[in-house]
Amino acid sequence: MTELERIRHSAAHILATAILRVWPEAQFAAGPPVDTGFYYDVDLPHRITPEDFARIEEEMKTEIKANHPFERVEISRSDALAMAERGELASLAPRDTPSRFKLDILQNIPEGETITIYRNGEFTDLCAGPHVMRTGNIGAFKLTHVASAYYKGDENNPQLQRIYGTAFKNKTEMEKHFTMLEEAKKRDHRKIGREQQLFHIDESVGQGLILWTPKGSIIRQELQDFIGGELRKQGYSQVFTPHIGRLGLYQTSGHFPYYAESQFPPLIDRETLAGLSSEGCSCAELSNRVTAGEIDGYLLKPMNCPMHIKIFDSQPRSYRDLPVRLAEFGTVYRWEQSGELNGLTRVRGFTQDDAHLFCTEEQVSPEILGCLSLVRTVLSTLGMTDYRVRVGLRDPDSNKYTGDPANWDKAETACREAAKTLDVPFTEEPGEAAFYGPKIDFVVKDVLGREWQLGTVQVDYNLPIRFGLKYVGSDGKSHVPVMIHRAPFGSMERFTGVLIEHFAGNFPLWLSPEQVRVLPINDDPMVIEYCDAIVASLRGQGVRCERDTSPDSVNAKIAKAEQQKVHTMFVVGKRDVEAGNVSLRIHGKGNLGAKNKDEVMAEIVTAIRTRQA
RNA sequence: GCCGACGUAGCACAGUGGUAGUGCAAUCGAUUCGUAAUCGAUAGGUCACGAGUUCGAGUCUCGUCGUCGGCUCCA
Repeated sequence: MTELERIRHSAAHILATAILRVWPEAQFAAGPPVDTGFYYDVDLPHRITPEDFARIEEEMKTEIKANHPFERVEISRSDALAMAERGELASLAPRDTPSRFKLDILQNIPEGETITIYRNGEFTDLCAGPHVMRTGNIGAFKLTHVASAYYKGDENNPQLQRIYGTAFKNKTEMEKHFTMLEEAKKRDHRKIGREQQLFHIDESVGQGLILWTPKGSIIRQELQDFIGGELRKQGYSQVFTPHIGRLGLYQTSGHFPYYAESQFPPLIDRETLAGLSSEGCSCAELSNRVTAGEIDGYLLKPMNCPMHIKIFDSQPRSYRDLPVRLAEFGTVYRWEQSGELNGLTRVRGFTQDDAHLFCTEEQVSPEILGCLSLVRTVLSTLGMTDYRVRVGLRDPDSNKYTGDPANWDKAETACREAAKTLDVPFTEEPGEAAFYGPKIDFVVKDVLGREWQLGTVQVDYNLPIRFGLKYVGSDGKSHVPVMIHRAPFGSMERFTGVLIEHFAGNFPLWLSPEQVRVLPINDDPMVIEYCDAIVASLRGQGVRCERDTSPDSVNAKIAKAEQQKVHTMFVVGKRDVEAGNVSLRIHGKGNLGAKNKDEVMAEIVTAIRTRQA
């Protein structure tokens, strides 16, 4: 534990001390340090609100001022259990009711492990430690918000109140933290998305359904063109598939009814519905019969793989054809829980930059490497270096994974070996695999520190078997191909959301919705004519360019262009016209002075074509 | 989905039971300017939606929808 973590963990104990002074009946569960501070989970009939914070913080200050030492005591299991029974753990004094969460935690500590309690002042808690020496070592703290959490993270357990706070060595450090947080919030893609009119979510359209406005659509289109070019280099074939497919397809793949609760409900045709209704079929019956496969219907596609599988399977394949790489910007729909929806990063309809590679077993490793190199090209072009790599493996204790364990072993080994070739540290995480296979994920954090999975590469021995895919090998016999699912962006929505925050809305030239704005200093016909010629020339070369036609002052025109984060500005007055120049200004870099207009335009065209950062 | 907070003009916000407000944006008019906001005027609202309490509700109560923060989930 780092010093900061010790401070925060100790602050959690002081928080509990303070809460108990006000509400002695409080029952505490867990109170660890976290990335940005600490929390303590508490069960209490009184609902703690931010209005209570001042009072709790007062009590915390008193405890810190008292400068009690944190005292570590090793005790026997039986003594600990007895203390918990008397309500003495996470408490100031013995109580009528046992410390029930502490009792539960104690019972789950393996035999033979040392059990310790920590004391500060009157407060005693079951705790492995470590802590700071004295309560006075906490230089600065603040309660931040209150939320709720299920006990042990299990939604079948009761919900506890989770009080969040943060603590630092001193006030200066804490103020720095809050300033940084304020700055981070300014980059929030939801805020920038509205300010820059990049996208819109309209409640009459539906939760989690994105309307891409013109400016956001430009960014998305540029990203698609970028990746499309890379795919051609790597020998992919573009395909298009519909947004809905018959239920049977997803029954074969295993997505229905297994994932029914995270899908939009099936579409049943009108005649079937009318027939069932005249038979007096209830909704529950209908649902059961659809699930049982007795009634056919269509599903809004939750993923693209089954359709790509059918394209692969639409003709006989030889080992000479492999690998077959089918790519599509495929839009899928998932019924995410309403509380999970978030701007562009968690939505109900999204477009994956999807592809499925069908290959022989020998081709798996090189193909995974090809996919990984694509992801890295994408991330490095965009200057995104702050990500982590996660190898998702099956959870040995779960039965949600389908297929032969031997194949799982092969697939997991392939992923692990491929991840090693990235010169980036990665973590192996059991339980993070897809139900059909292990995967390599690229994960980034948003401005609020929440992690989002972007690029992913998944190895799948199972769906080809479920769909009975085959190819003729060099031995003349039939073989089952292996499938690789991969999406370097993950989804256009989430990636764009993360990208907005990455650039704080200041996109590089090639991605900028408005690349160049020409600002005439006055409306002298000579100046306007010159400006219009520049606009026409740039547009002719595919540059997104506008002339400011407002009657505003030059200063106002510049201010507006800067606020709208227009990448490049040409300020043009009589002096420029006479010299064949433009006064170049780049967003965030200020006035760069007069330059020859043809040279500047040529530089811009090149910078766009080479996707210069 | 669960717990909590919130929902007032395009945006940011004020309005603690008694006539719906401010700034920016918008529109109109004037201004023609050399690197971050020229001046003036006008317009814009079923205070999310629905019910209730009250002589009277943006304000209090309940329900619905939505947003935000967590939790759970994320093929």
